[in-house]
Amino acid sequence: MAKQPTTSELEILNILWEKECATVREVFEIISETKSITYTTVLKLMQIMTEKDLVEREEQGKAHLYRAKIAQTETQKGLVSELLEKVFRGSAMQLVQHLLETKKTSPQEMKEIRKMIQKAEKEAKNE
Amino acid sequence: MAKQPTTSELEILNILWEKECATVREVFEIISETKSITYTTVLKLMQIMTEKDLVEREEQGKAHLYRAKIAQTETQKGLVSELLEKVFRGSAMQLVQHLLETKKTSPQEMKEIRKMIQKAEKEAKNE
DNA sequence: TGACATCTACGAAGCAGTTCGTATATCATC
DNA sequence: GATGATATACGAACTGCTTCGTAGATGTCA
Repeated sequence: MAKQPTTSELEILNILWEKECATVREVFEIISETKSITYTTVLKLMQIMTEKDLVEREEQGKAHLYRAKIAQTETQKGLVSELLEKVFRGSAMQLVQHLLETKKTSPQEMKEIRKMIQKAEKEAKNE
Repeated sequence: MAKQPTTSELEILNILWEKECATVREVFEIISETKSITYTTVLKLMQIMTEKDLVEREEQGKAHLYRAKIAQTETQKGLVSELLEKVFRGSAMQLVQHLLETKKTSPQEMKEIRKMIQKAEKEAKNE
């Protein structure tokens, strides 16, 4: 399995996944709304991420345009299964249980989760 | 929120939670079944964990007896909500969805998860 | 009591992630 | 073409985690 991105990298990836592509300045603007950080720090992070092949960049004019190179879904799956193993030793049920207790999950959301599971159960039967 | 334990610390905590209490040697024996590591490394980790107040120790005779000082449930909850925020921006549904896709969740386990959610839904109604 | 096994204490190295300062390149525009 | 704003490149410091070697304390038993 591929190595998981760090916390800072994930923060940047989240922005890139949402915006499709972005310059360092754009990423910097968004992050600095919630966090004190300098422009060059974000730049350096994104340069390192380029080396690691987490993102790719296109050199258009002065500023480079960055794009995520790893898929959001795959990354999320990887992080979930890591947590599942490390913290719950593989017990998906325990994970969900804590999830429901932790967050004040809205009734609406709960309903959706239940539907999703019922759908998954049905599909499992038909295979 | 309290700082989350690191990966190595969690590995040790899992053992202490299961065994109630243990010496460094016992922890070392268990970890070294699956991983190449020296005795003093485990010792050092557990000493640091003592400083951090993650575990406490009782000095009985030569070897110290260690015990987890933080609760398993609380730690698990903390780690889940951290993941929920960082990776899914708070969407519990997305997390569960990836969970079901990632792991080949057994039909039995799926059924249990569904029951758990239905129970949670019922309880939410009665409040 | 002396030798040996086993324990704790502790310093230090190595590595990865994060942060920032400074140097240098590039572009627009006057 | 000089100036200023804005970009990238890069080195370096700092921190925290992990790992291990060595030194010294402690208990056991012949």
